[in-house]
Amino acid sequence: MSDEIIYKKILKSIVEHQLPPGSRLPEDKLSEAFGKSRTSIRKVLQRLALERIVSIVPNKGAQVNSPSVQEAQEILDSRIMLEPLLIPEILKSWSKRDSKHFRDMVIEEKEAEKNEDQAALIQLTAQFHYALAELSDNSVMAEFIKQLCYRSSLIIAVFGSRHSVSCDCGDHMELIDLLDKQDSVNAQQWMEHHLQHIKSSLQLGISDGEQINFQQLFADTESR
Amino acid sequence: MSDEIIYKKILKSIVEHQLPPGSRLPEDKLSEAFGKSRTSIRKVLQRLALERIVSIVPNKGAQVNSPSVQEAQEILDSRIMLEPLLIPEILKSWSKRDSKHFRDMVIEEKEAEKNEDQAALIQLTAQFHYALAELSDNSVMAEFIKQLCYRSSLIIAVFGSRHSVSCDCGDHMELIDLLDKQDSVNAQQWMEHHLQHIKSSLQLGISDGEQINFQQLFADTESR
DNA sequence: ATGTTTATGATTGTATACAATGTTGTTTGT
DNA sequence: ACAAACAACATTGTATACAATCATAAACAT
Repeated sequence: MSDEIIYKKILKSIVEHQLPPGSRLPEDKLSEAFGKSRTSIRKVLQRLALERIVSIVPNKGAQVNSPSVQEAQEILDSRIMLEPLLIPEILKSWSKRDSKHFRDMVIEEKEAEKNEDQAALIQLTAQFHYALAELSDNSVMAEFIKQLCYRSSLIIAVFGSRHSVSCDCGDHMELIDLLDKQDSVNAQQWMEHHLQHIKSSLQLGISDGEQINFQQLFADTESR
Repeated sequence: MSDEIIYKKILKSIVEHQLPPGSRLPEDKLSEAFGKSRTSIRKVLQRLALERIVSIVPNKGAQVNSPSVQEAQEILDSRIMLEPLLIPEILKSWSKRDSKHFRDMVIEEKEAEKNEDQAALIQLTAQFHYALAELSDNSVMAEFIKQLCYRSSLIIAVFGSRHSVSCDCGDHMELIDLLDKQDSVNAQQWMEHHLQHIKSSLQLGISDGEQINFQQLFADTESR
């Protein structure tokens, strides 16, 4: 099994919340699981670390990154800035064929939603966004958006409310309708609102695991 | 010497055109030069590859990436899209202190220009741009811009005209003046024009080594 | 001579051994 | 009983050995 495949498998498991944020990723366990040496695993983990999907603490190893509140905000803000910006580029080459392709994708989303297949749903909603970005003729931007989508999946895992996964996606079909009408302005607006909605649905008040204040948490205030 | 330092040294040499695009980067030579094992060097090279500063061809090794025409366009287009977008964010916290800091930086640029210190000039003009981006309160975007600046340095090495390095920078001081006046609109426009100017000063007509049309190149049209 | 095959050298790819580090659990002394 | 020191374990960091691969050059046959 090539490194690329191992990379994709681990990434998929993380994005689909099979390996939730905070999960430790010990080299020898993975090495055993994939039947490859630690060297190959290390390479994959280091790549994931550069992409901020996992975080590597020196001499302590890798774990699935659990984004801070600030990181979550920055990523969502970036997407709110960028994704609407790409709409005009996408419209330049928007075709019936694209329309069909994306409509099929949304149908898949709906099926996953119906079957309560969380993993597939998360994957598909992320894919919807970055596949759209890939239609722009700027692959540099598309790559960046793709990364932000993957990282967003971690954000949802940490800060998403119970049902946020299915709620968040809204109805991507509406966007396709606007794109079919070549309605750039409204499509941009739709995208911005959509992402803003996702951002506001996050429970960013909750502190993440890395900086829990135990003193405060267990302060004996007569309660118990 | 830590991996991080090795990374920075190699990156610096590349950005400053001491290692021009196409330069091979053999692991054992670097290993010898830095007094570390190939393992550490590999790690650094792989990081640089993910950042698209070097390209690794399987079983052939690493070399300094030489961007294609398309890559060059995409990167410049991305910068033209993004950097003006960050100006309003930057202005939110723009202070006298920042102003001073960036004015000093421009003075350094001018000195490097006067001394014909190409390496320093390239480094400083790139730094001007990404240091500005770092003033926005979005480090995710800032990181991305930083990468684009480094990659732009490769683009200049391949497609820049003889004197483009000193011409390209235009006069960054003008931007600072606009920022001091909190003139967001004109600062954005200045930035867009500035980057557009850099893009148009590139000789993107020159085909890169990978796709030279020999038929056309050696077409015997009586000339010679 | 030209084209194919074979050998050689240089370089990367992978696995593994050993050193270094951090954590946990136990012992020891007060 | 408590705190500090120590020992044992688990895990990562680094170097190195060997295998696999590619490019170049030489040898050979046509």
